[in-house]
Amino acid sequence: MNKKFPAHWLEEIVDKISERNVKKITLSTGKTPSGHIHIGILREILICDALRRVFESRGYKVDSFLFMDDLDAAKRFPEYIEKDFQKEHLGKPFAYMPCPFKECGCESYGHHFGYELISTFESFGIKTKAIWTHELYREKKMQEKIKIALENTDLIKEILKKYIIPTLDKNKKELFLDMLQNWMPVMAICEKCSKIQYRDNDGAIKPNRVLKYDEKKEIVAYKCSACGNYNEISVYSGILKLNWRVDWPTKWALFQTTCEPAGKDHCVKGGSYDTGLELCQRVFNYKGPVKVAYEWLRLGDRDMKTSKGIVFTPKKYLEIADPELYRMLILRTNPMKHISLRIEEIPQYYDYYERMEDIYYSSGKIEPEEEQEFIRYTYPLTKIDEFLDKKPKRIPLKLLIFLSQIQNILNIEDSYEKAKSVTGIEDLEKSISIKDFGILLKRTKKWVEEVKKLIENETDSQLKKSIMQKISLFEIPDKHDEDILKSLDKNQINGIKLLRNFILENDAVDADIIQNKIFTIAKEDLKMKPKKMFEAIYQVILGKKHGPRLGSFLSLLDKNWLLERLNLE
RNA sequence: GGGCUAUUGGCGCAGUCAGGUAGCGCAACCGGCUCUUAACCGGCAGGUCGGGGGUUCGAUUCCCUCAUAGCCCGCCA
Repeated sequence: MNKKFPAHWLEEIVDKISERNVKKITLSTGKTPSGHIHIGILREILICDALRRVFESRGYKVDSFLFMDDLDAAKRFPEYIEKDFQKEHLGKPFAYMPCPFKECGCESYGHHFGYELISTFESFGIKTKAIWTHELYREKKMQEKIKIALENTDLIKEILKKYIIPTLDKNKKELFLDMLQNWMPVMAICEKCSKIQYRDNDGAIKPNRVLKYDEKKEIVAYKCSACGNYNEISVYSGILKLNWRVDWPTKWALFQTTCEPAGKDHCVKGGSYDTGLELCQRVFNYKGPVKVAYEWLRLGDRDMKTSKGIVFTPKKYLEIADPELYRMLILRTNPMKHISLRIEEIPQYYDYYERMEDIYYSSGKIEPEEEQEFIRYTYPLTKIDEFLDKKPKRIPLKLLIFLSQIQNILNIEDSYEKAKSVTGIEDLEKSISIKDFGILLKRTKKWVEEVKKLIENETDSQLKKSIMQKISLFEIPDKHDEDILKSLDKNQINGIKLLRNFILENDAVDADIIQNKIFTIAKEDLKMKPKKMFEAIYQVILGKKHGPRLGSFLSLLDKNWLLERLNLE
């Protein structure tokens, strides 16, 4: 008998989780809010969200958490943060410094950027609960774990050595062993200056590591490496923080995490995921989560780097494209593969998505069986809201691109009517309200602007050309350009006059009829080359010699506006 | 040094895990709508699937090896 292979890579993870035979599934993800959080993080969050949906549909109770690690120290800041602010707050946890934008008035730096991400979840159809690390560390249950870690310092050291030493060369190995001598897994946030670490003049980072631990009194001593403050404080003081490699498994144990995806940097041999799992098992007596490694998401051909200002946030994405497309992009791609998010390829994503819908809603078996199964599995997971019995009605993206570029001369209501007549969807209101349509147009317009920027910044002329060929870009200037009008010859001006009269005399004008009329005017009435006639019309409307196919273009424009524009008197 | 991924027509990518006639989009080319065009439509063409070896009746797919590119292993996911 043939073994049944899963239709989708997600199902392999599902199997691993199911094998654990637990009643309640806990999924988690984490991120440090050190600046604008870019869209790459949604890869792990969406993998979890898809898992959540699968397990919920099978009757499991599922908890999904996002740990917002705002107790991590600021080692450096992104360039868009003011220098004075950087100087003042370097070394503090992100929860302990104010919002860097004065007018904003939110409660902390960490909150500002963390919330920027969290606020997009609803639009992406993500259901997860944010847990702010600074709040978690104030809870007794977390503080109990800190105690356990302190009591197991030697065991923790042993495990860290086991994993980390093989990855180090001789020099680094000595430094590492030296560092471990007086090492403890806990750091303190200074009561005086709020810093948790200090960057020395030589660039070395010195954390406020706990110096000693009195198990009976449950007290630790620390000395702030930034301001020199020394104190002995309770394990329950709420200003202690576990070292990163220990912090992670502690959360796993505390929340009994069943599965947590992690970027490939953490998943490398000897990395924090491996040490975390063993720490979790031996120190906290919990098996640890199912490990899911994933590759970076890149923006075009570049890595997104907060420090280099290549930041593309989920919020920004929502301004220009459909969140379902993003879910699709993540969920169709095996987690270990690179994804290059290309703004200019959004029409292709759109095409693929429509194809998915076609296959999902078709009963026939035209496609290979595997592909059908894959799509039947994936498509519902990409939806933001519940999905329909019938294939949803869509306005072709090309039409939206077109309409979005003539918004300065055609209002929303008329655009809506045009869309209705062009697509032939009579009951458009049922699936896309005029309000939704407005949102679609606005989003498309933003996208068009982004693509224009991309083209401007592209230095490779070949690439530039190929992007331009894919997308019909134009702009309708508010007024005639006087120089252009002067450049037109008598024939061209007469031609436009004749065309204008034709439009004036005919009520509803069909795209093909207009197209034909232009040729007739040029060839028969005026004995000129049609090309000259076309150019003249483009010049008057767009200020350029080229543009979209004229018949359909003119028929989409508002008649009164067109008559006014063609009036050269 | 260790690891991950990629290499498929001009360009961007599917397909590879589960071996059995190589796909999509764009571009190109030809044609249609009395019409050079970019909301169109139809058609045609284009690839020894990075190189080499192996397994197999059969390999883009599995194994080995080499090459090239990108990334990770310093708290950027």
